[in-house]
Amino acid sequence: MIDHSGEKTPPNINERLLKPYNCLEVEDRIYKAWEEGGYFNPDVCIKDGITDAQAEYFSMVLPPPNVTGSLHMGSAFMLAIEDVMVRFARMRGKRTLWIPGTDHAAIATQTKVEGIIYKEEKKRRHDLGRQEFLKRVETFASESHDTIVKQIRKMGCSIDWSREAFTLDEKRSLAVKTAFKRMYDEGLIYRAHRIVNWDPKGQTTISDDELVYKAEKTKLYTFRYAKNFPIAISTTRPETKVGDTAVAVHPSDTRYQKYVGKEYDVEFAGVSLHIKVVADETVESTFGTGAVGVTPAHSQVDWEIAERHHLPLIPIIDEYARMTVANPHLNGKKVAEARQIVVDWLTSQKLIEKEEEIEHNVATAERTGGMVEPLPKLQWFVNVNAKIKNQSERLTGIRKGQDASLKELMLAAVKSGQTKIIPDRFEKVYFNWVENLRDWCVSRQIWYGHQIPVWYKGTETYCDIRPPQGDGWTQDSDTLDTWFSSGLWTFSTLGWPATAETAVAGKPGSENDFANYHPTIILETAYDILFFWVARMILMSTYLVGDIPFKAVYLHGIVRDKEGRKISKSLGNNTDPLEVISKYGADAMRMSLLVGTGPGNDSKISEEKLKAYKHFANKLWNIARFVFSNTEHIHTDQKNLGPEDLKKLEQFRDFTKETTDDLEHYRFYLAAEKIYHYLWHTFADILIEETKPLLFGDDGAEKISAQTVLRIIFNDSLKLLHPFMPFITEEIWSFSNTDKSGNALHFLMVQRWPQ
RNA sequence: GCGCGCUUAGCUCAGUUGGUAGAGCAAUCGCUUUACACGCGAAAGGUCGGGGGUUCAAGUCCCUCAGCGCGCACCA
Repeated sequence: MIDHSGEKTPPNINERLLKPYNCLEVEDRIYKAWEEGGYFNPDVCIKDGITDAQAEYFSMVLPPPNVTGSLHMGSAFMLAIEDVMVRFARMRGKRTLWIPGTDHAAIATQTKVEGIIYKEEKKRRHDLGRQEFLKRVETFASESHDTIVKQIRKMGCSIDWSREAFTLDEKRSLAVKTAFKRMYDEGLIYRAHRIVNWDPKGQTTISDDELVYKAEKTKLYTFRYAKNFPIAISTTRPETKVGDTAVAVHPSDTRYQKYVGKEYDVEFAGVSLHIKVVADETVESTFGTGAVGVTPAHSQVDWEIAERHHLPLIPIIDEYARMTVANPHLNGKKVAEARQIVVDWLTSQKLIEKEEEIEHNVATAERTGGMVEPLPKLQWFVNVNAKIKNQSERLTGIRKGQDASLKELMLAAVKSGQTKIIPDRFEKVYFNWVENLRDWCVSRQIWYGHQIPVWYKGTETYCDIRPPQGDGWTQDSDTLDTWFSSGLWTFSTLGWPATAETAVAGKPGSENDFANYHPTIILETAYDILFFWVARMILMSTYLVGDIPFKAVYLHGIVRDKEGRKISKSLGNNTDPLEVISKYGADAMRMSLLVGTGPGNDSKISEEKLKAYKHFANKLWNIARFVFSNTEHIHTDQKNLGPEDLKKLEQFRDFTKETTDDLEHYRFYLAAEKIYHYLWHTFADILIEETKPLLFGDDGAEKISAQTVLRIIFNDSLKLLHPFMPFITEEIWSFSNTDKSGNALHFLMVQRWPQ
């Protein structure tokens, strides 16, 4: 089945091995053969008697790549690690399932397509309308999908394509709606007027985690609203002061105690303000003048102060980051212009007491790069602090019937050890994030994504999986944060909600996936999406299915360029994995990404490393040529081994154990290097060299023994190397394990891992 | 401000539980030796960031200092 050359004559081992190794031809041919063999699908493995139906399971979801274009080296790194895990598990006889899929990546994809349309047609999404715009996005997404899927195949991933999913397909939509309704009915999802992070460039809200803070030098102005105002305040944003309704000071600040509770009317930059002086614990008396101008409508902390002191709020900035104030000189101006106008006014009035350069962090939107404005808006939130009754017995940290918040569920999953994070230092990072988590704003004003399953008619609100009966209902136009749908990924890909309750464990077939493969064994992903994704999956899974989503999380680092910089489009330093593969082969690329790259550590790609493992592939090819041409009629029977060779075999068994142990403990980076080192510097340099005199000599028994040990060790070495370099090992394997017409008897990928 | 990571051969980096340092590339010398010049053999190269401690023994554990990087918070 491996040989698809179409020739009727059996291929002569030496003939094919005598040609140099052609990774491109071999890799494409082998992947095709694997797919036709069907063993990426555990059901087929069971059906063909390769895997025991009762065997322990290994399941993992592919972190769905965003359909925003193509894969980068980071994705290639991820795919390499994951395929090693999967192939190792499969060879150990486990029922092994790896589920592919892609992520619609709402904001990222929409932003990308908006950019393309604007560049090519000078049109914005509103010029096209929701329907036409979505059509464009879907076309783009589908093209990206095809590219990505092709890349995953090129990498050699042994993933079950028959179960491929998409975060925005019909089944996942049902999962999203079901999840939303459950949370809505239980009061965990609510709609409220709050200060949110508004991205004027992307015209949407974003969550706290989608903020990127950039350090910037800016001026800190110290001034009074008016000459007769008793307290001077400091701010970096004078333009927002036209929205102030209070000045806050620390309660124990003796300088200002006499003013607390007093109210003042002032004319500030052409706007009438009514300012109350309040005392609040959160004010730092050592910063600036120790007094804060409170702008409740445009600052999260000020909003909170305003709530505590029942202060009114005055919105003065709109969705386009323009001023909306009574003063016609300011009205309609962008915030930056408004700042200058206010500063000029302050200067002319001689109200400025101090101007100093300070460095502070400016919030920008992760995807669009735009400056984020805190604005008061009516949005949907997930309440992470509300207590709900835990219905499950499967959570170690929390009893059935016990009240727990989503936050507590998230903490318990990891604190109890039910879910382990590798490397464990990230557990601390995780706890810190969860403990400080605020309600999650899940509504977005973009068009691409899951529309919120809520309908309005007058003052009525309706939430369900299906639209309400009757006329006059309008669906909420917002869509959900993309991480809401990816948070469901570990079980939405296994059939939840349709079959979760009806699935039968032990019965093969995708309709029973939830019973057979959940919780997944491991989740492998980059550490930079620990909060975005890993934490959200734990939230969704513990709440919705009452179980952890995975038993372990393996976090890999970021692949950087030669200079150690993050890969980014603006730097133009992204290397296309397909280009690398066509130059060095997928096997060599996998090895160079894997060797020496431990969990949680960043790595660099280098031409030298790629070259080194391409050389290794060639070396292996030559080893195979030597072994096969010198052991042609050998049966691998241990009885033929003399005492010296038995000792060599024993040493190899020790090495096998060590490698197995490394892989079981996720030390892929070590295992890869060791097997490389073993094959080259022990097997080739020592074993082969030592046996050469015997192989070319006459002694029958010793010669047979030498031939036999070479063959046994080489065959098993191929198995050990297979997870790392699947293509070349499979190709070499096929030479020695073929039937009379040259077809491979069994794929190496389903051989049993050596003991 | 809090936390984390890194600092090992000229360069890029490994070093899993503490037992007198490894890889790739580069550089030196010698080999067209019948598996492989994408190779083979040989030699060379490191006070494992500084200081202190624990230990029979530390790159590996503890303390401390320095440089670089990252995350979180603050960001009036």
